[in-house]
Amino acid sequence: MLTVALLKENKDLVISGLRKKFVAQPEQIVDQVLEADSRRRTLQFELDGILSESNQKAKQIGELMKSGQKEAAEKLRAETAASKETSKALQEQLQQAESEVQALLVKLPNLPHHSVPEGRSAEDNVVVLEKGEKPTLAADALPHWDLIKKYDIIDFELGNKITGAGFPVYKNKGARIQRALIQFFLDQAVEAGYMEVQVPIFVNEDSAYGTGQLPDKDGQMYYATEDNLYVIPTAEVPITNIYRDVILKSEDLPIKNVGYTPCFRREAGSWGADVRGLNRLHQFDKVEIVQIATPENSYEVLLEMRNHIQGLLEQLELPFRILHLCGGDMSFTSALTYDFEVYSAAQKKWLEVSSVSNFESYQANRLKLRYKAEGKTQLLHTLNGSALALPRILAALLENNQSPEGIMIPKVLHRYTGFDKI
RNA sequence: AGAGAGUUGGCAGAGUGGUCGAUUGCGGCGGUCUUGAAAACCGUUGACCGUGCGAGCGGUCCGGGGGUUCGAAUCCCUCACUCUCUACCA
Repeated sequence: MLTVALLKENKDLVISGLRKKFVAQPEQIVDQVLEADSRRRTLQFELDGILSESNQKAKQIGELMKSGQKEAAEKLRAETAASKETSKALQEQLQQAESEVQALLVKLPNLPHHSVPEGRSAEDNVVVLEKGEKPTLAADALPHWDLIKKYDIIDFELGNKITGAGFPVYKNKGARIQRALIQFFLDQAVEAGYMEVQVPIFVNEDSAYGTGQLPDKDGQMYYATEDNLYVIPTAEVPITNIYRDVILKSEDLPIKNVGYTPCFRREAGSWGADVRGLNRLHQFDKVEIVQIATPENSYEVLLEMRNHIQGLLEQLELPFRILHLCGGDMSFTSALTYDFEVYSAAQKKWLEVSSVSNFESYQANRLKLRYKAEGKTQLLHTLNGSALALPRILAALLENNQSPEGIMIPKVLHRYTGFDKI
């Protein structure tokens, strides 16, 4: 969430940033926020005065009662009735103004970093790096949805039977390569200094709100009505919420956490084209890296995370490219996002396998995640990235590495899989 | 799931209607002493909102929300969570 102070002090900057993210009528919304906020301040000022008076009187009544001056106390008590009504009314108005500000702010996305390219859709994203060789496959090469049948390693029909579409069953070497990838990703992150955490995959409303899934992505998450819990769409939610309502010390920074979780997405509305096989699932596995950094070095940290992810793809010997997302294609909460895509040779398609973002203080403001510096408490910056999401990695590995002898497993995974081909 | 007991500052733990943002201890920070350290002693130690150039001043916060009262950490309602016993279970 953006801060009112930012809207007030850098109004033009905010408006042009919102425009870059294609927010409709940004100046109108900003003005509404500022109006509601100034109303809020006036009300607060009035209310404080009245409360101060009432506090004084209550004290006096107490003293008079104690010293036995009942009549004087009664007289004073009668006087309080009026101010009580006024303060109650003011309190309601104040609350109203506060929630107005809140409701408006919550609907504003984060501002894009100045380097973010202009553009409305994926076509406007800028390729910042392309690396690795696209394999030339035999004429009879199969897409992964055929390969998994041929080698009987992932069973969608079985998933349909047990749960429904988008919940596959991994079998045999399919299950084992999943486990190998998770283990490999976790080990790499731990080696890079991330602390491993294992977190709940159900979160409460406060947590879903804290990282910005609510109210923006309501309806995209599975929701357990009976207990009012959301099933996580990414480990970002529980991991980042570890630090909700926390004031960190400078020496604790940066915080580096990594966690593996299954992720659940309803993908309402997006079912249709481009969703065959492993390309889009309701449940998938992902290793997520999260960092919390000071505003001064969060962009350095973002690059460090980008390099970490790049290292994983290089070790897996997959051709990939990095995109600098344009304003229109970025997520609601992000200030700068790099997407990683791997090339899946049989589909002849780039598949998104990771997204690494700096949220600056947008999440931190909602989370009330702060630190003390030079005696002042101020908001931190949060960052996260997939390192990595499994299904599309697996799709690319299967397609790119198919051969008459079987599917060759990248060397780096052998010690995890215990086999070198499928 | 049933019965009962709880939730207070970084932690422990007092406080059952008035001067309580809250006794005290620990921890943290600063200082005295010391070659240095420990011990001892002294001081200090929350967040948020408003207002002011500023020192400051005012307001809110004792799990969340609501209520009673001139006045609530303290009484009432409600929700969440924790603990104990019973039941169940990996």
